[in-house]
Amino acid sequence: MPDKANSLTIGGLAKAANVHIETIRYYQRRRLVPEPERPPGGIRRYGPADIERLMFVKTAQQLGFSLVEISDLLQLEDGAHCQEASALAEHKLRDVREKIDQLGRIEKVLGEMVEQCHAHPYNITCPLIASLHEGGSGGGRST
Amino acid sequence: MPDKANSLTIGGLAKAANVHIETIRYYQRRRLVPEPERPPGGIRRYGPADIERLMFVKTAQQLGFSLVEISDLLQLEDGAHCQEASALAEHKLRDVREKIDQLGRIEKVLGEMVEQCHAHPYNITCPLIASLHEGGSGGGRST
DNA sequence: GTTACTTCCGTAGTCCGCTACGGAGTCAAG
DNA sequence: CTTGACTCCGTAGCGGACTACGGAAGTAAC
Repeated sequence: MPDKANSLTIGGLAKAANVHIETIRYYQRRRLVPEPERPPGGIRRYGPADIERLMFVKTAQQLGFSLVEISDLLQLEDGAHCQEASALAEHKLRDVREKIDQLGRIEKVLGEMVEQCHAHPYNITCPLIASLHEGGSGGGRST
Repeated sequence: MPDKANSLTIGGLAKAANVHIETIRYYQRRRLVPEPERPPGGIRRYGPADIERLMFVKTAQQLGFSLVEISDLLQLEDGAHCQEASALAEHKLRDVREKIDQLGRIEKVLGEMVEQCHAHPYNITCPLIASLHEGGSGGGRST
């Protein structure tokens, strides 16, 4: 069903996904991405699905997931038994929501700071640290 | 103005912030957290502000920031000149918003998956990879 | 003042995630 | 069928973020 035209060599794949060839091999060893059969003569070919998968790994990494966690996530993509899968998904969902929440706080404070700076360009400070633990998920303390 | 009662030794600080003592020292060496004066006789003391700062570093890390980036963010907290600060803040703001966006996509798909699993507990797959690059922030491809 | 626990500090080791290297095999162009 | 670019594969090295270790000095409790 996927792999319309697996025509890329590993070098082409690397360029397309904007990663190092060696990184691809490394991911293959770690089973994060599949290693296609090596045909009789000898060179593996890759397709669009492989590009996507690589880019997913990279993105997830930037979001603070380790390669192990990413491999968990990819198991969901790959289809696992529903019970384990949903337990895992629920767990990851909590992680993700917490990250979003924290990032939201940081965003708010950074945004305010930028505004303030534009409003009156003197020295100011940015209560970033405090942002991460004021009450629930939206509100504002008496500040 | 801050540091109401700097009464913790490094060990207490470590416990309070839930990090390793050695990690604190490491952060001190990297100037991520301040290293208080060592008083005449000899042992440094820490207070609430230090706990917060450490916890900020840990959280930011889980959000995918490197220690270098975190040190940037902390410069904002510490107060810098408005011009540089706001440029940096705007840049980080973009980063943060992108992260939120991507996490939002992942959240959506994970959420749907969990639902599906509850609805009919068979094997299913989870189009996680695709989630990261479908148009704006809501749409859906024809697949 | 002795004992037991910390702190201090420098240096060395570990784990993760790559990245580099070297040599043999493959393939396409001329 | 040679040449040059690329692939394959194993192993080694590197940078980031810790973590462990060891000895000297501080400090608290008896």
